Amino acid sequence: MTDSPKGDLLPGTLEMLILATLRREPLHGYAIAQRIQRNSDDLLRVEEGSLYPALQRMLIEGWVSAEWGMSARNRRVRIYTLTAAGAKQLGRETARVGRMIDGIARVMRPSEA
Amino acid sequence: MTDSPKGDLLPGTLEMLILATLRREPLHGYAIAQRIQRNSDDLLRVEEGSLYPALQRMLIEGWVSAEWGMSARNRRVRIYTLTAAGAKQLGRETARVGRMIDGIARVMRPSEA
DNA sequence: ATCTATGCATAGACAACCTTGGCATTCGTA
DNA sequence: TACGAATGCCAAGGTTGTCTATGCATAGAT
Repeated sequence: MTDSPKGDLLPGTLEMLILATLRREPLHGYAIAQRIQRNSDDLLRVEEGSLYPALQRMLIEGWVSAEWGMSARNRRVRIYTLTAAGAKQLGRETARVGRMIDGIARVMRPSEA
Repeated sequence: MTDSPKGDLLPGTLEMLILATLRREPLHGYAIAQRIQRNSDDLLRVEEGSLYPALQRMLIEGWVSAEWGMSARNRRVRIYTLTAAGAKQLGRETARVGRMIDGIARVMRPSEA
């Protein structure tokens, strides 16, 4: 992957991004990372060493389920599906992060401070 | 302080918020935390155990300078001032966080995913 | 044959935040 | 005059979450 545009994430937003990415359709891990990178227009990038541990945590929490399958490229893949609990969690996290970003915006605007 | 509305921050944004808060005028630590909480309409809250270590780091980096003084309530306080390097850093951080929030928004919007 | 992309996953390092606790002073109030 | 609440600074330790580095394996292209 040579180099890449470089762009980590804001800690505390990864699981929300994964859940949001799984809203439309189940995806395997590798594809999730690519979607996030592509959908963010290369602004965000998810490292595999962050992605898979996050998926493990979310499996344990019951926010996603997983099953083995085959990718379009004929490779063995683990496909993750958003659960009802995961959808609920997505709502909570979206609200939480939204509040924080709202708060950040208020502190940052020049009229304040 | 009884209870409080509860609301931590998005990790990776604290120093930016402090720098932004010092744009207008020098402030002492305790006042910085209160400003952020008040200016964010109680959406954000800075714990003292996060604030002071952050100020130490920023002193070392040269983004703020500090001197002892007296508060309006006649108390011994350490007053922090934004340096030129700090202003530059504020610009960089603002851009970085802005990009990430932009990226998050793109991933989260229903048309994507 | 070898390289690149695809794909899953773990271990360890590291940064940054929070919790807890400690210390000291001022001011209001009972 | 004693006491609590608010103001103020700071350190130690734990937790969490990310990244880096590494390992393994296979498909497809050159």
